[in-house]
Amino acid sequence: MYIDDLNPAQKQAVEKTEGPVLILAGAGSGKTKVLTTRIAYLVEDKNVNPGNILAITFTNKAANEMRERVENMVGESSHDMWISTFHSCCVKILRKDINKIGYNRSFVIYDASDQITLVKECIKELDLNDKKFEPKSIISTISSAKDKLMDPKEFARQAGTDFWLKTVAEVYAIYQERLIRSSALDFDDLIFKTVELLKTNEDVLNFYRGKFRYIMVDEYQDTSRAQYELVKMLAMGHQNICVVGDDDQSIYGWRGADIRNILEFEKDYDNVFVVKLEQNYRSTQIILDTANYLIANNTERKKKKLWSDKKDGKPVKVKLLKNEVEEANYVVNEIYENSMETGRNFSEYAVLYRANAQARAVEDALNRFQIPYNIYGGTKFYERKEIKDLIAYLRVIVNPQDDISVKRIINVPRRGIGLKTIEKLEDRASMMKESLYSVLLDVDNNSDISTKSKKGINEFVDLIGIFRSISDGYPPSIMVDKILEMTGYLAELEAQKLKNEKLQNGKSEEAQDRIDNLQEFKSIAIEYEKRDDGSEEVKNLSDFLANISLSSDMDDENSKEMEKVSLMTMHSSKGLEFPVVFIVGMEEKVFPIARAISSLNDSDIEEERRLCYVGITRAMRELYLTHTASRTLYGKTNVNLKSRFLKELPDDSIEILDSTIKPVEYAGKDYSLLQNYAQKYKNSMSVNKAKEIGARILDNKNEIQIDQDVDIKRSEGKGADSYNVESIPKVKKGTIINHPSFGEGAVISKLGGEITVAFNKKGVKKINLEYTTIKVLKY
DNA sequence: GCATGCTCATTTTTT
DNA sequence: ATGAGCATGC
Repeated sequence: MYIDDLNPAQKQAVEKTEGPVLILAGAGSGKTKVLTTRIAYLVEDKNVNPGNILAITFTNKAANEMRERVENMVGESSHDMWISTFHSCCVKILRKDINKIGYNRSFVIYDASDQITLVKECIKELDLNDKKFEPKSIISTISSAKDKLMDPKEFARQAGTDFWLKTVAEVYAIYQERLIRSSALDFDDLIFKTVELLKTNEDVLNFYRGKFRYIMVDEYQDTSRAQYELVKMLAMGHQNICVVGDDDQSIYGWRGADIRNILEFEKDYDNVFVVKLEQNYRSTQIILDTANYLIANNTERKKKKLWSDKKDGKPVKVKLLKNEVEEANYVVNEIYENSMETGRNFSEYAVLYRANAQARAVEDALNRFQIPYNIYGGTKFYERKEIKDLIAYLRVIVNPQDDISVKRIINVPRRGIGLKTIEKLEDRASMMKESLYSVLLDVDNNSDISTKSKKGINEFVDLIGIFRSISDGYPPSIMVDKILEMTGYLAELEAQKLKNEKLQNGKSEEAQDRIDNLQEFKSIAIEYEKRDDGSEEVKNLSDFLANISLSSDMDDENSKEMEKVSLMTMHSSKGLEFPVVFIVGMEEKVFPIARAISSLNDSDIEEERRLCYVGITRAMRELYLTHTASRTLYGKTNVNLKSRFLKELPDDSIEILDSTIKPVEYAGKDYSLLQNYAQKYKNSMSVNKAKEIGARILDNKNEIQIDQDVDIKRSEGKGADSYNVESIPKVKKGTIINHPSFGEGAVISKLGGEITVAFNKKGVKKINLEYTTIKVLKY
């Protein structure tokens, strides 16, 4: 039986099936194994009806993995369980009963960009100063209100006299009204409205309370107030609630996760059985020591200490490089050499960073070395223009009340309907409190609209009408075909492709990419139609749409199989593991990020520290932490101090590698190394490629030589890690410098970290050297 | 109605 | 550095 594979703590967690259970599962402690075994145990040993089991995760990936593992243990009966994410669980509940709280059951789900569009319209409607009221911050405010189950009224009440909050409350009210009118829910609504449904409909609540007799929640430290409330409502009564989480890995506070949910679980439920899973099966002890020592600096946490029986292990390597280019070269060079020595596959390496913008340098280096990689994050497939257009068509077919989508496609491809016309139509719609589409249907009786526009509008309405009339009879993939053909969307792309081919302006590829993406979308639809997820449900368009709204690129299984190095943020790395991990950018203002440092709230630094903990605990056997003397990020060059987190690591588990910065030599060495690689590398790059790479490195070298004049050196008197402005003592009155944006100029005076410079073109300016890297042209 | 240039901000992100 | 959003001009 599976249970025999478990360690004592894991076994306890599995066998305690009744009553509230809190499993504090450290990184790599086998929590998925515990959860899946627990489910199998419930069914096979406790004879629990599979239909009585609800297991909730945060990501599709986690849900899929769990579903698969449970199915392997208990077979087909797993199909009767609900193993899903919070959001898709809520969609299922809402599809059935949302009409009881005044929504249409064929609602659509608005994503982040739909939210922005909608909020912008609200801002316009209220005629607000959009400098002061940015859509983004309004949305995040509304979102966090919803996470706390605050409706517009409650929000307004709590806003009190604060002008900004009061105004946001107005926006929130209109925003919510518009969502309802469009039969649309945003992601936060999925949870919020489910709670509302259960709160206001006792029969529905009782149905699900009766159904879900055993509830398990994964990643409990990431739950929001609303999710907490939802779980609590369902678990009230039988109290068979088992939550699994790790407060040390709570890294989503900024998006509404409330760490108190896990810290106070024992207060919220009676007689909680607490299990700590502290044996780690992933990493060497030395890596765990490093992680434990770091995280001990946090105050708000449940004490636990990970241990491993992998007593061997290499120390964690810490390396200082000159700048992000050198850093990336170093990392990639190490990956290359390590793979040569150990025979490891490239997929066994990961490079982690704090912000996506840091990926560029690493990518460049990997390209130079011709090492294949996968980068996570960046433009998402479903956010591409052509895909959004297509989805908008599908949504309008399901739900013509969806104004945002109607507006998106009413003139795509062009039907001669201009902005002015759309404005008129919108005004009419809001005046009559009707949907845009119903105004379109009635356009012939609208004297404001020109004949030309009317023609276009009728064309559009007729098309949608046809699509709607046939959509019940065809699967989503066929509807995709029909849309692309009948609207002329595909034809337009083909025409663009041809036109640009003739012009040879390189844009024909773009059109072809779009066509390929649309094809890819169709494949996704076909795959969805073929999918056997155990449910008997008909694969209709609205379920398909919900499905894609709730899934992301990260769920794609195909991409990770390849022999590629992984590049991702530490956030995205949660839940993953790699034999060799590099964390780059271990510098103040990069990691911890500047905003956390300047934040008045200590908890922001603690969250950064937890993120660092997550990063470190991804590593199975080898871990590298790198930092640089100077870094260009967001177009600005900064001289950063070494991250405080590096100083919080235990001396005896880290090895500080030789860090003398000798950039020119380094580049020279690199060049020779690369020539070697050209001969050694198994993909055997061509002679020309090797030459090209050599040339680029030489270019680099030139840059470095110029850079070197800036003379960033360790300032001897100030301890080993200061690289600040005082280390540029040579800059004095009369020094000719080059500023990245002001150009050339002569230094007039110098006071501490600030110099006054007369620029040739921009006049006299004061430059704070703490924030700017200048190049010295002549002393 | 569309292309082109300028200004601006810029964490993390799943659902 | 870069891309998105917006204003301007054809």
